[in-house]
Amino acid sequence: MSYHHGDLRRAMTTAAATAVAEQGPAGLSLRELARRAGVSHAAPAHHFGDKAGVLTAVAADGFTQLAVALTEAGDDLLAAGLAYVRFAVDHPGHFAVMFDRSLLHADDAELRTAERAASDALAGLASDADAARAAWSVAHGFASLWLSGAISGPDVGAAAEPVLRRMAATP
Amino acid sequence: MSYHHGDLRRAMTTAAATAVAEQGPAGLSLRELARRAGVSHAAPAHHFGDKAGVLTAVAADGFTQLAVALTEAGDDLLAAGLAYVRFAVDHPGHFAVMFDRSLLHADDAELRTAERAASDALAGLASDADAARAAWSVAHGFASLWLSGAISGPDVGAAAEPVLRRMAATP
DNA sequence: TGTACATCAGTGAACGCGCGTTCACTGATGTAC
DNA sequence: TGTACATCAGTGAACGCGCGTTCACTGATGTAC
Repeated sequence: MSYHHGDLRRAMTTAAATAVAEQGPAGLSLRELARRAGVSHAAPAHHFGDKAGVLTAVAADGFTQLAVALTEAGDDLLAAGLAYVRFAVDHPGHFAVMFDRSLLHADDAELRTAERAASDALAGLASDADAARAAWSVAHGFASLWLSGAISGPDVGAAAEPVLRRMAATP
Repeated sequence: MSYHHGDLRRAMTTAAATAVAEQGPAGLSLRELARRAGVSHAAPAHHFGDKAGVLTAVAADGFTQLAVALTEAGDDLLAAGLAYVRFAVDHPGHFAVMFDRSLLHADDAELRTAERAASDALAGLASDADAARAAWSVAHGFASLWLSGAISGPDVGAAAEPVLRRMAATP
């Protein structure tokens, strides 16, 4: 590996997401992150300023990916709900960080843009605001409960589908 | 204040819940907790062993209170949903800790008993497992999104009611 | 009623550790001439 | 094509700090006699 890593920023957000998924946001230190990314202990601060800076970048990545996943579901509310749950389960590190403002620089421009993209994708799915909130709540709640172990089973999709269907079916 | 506090254990769980509500579980240290409770820095460890021990006690308190709130709602699913959301919003410190197993001693006897009580109260509300999961998911999701600031408004109850109603109405 | 003693909740000094931050530095890359 | 220089990503030693843990202790309470 050369002196200049080349894509260290990405390497560090990836390492951060993994670390958060394993130990929660509490456990993450800049020095541990540096160790995971195989880089000097001062490098993360050099790129991101502080821990909130790292997690803000992770959250922004997360919202961007979530927006893509929701958009791909078209206007099928059930498919979008399943995509939401699957995103959370497949990217637990991102998900853990995205909705915890106390960990983030909430006014970061990149983060706000990504949030907006996800929020627009979500709003486009339902006819009125309460329907959108209801769909969002079930998907978000199911994903959270699944990730915490409060709801479990052999397959997320199979467990989520009948639950989400109850909401998608409601006019 | 005498040498023996008398109810220091309760004073510390209360202080812990407040601290978690303010700064998240990540920010809590045993020493800070001791400062908040007005007690020597070694006292929390004396009572609880470690940080997870403190948070386990907080979570157990939370599940017990949640079970009471749900039971009081009788078999009215909408009322139970509103009670769930209100519990989360009124006790954000407890709520933040209750569903994060990485922070807790998951096999603590007191915790398991309290979890069981809440889980029983919840299961008693709905006719089948998927209906219970759906109701739980909406309430949990709405509460989480409200607490994170992703959904906001002048009044939680007014915002939650139409959302929860969509689920309660579904057969 | 009084004395002696066991118990245990809470203290406070001391420790070693991982942390974030600072700062002078190194060396790879790109650009000007 | 070759040389000089600016830039900036990343380094590594040093620092002070808050943390959890240990441990000998203090003093309030309850009980035995």
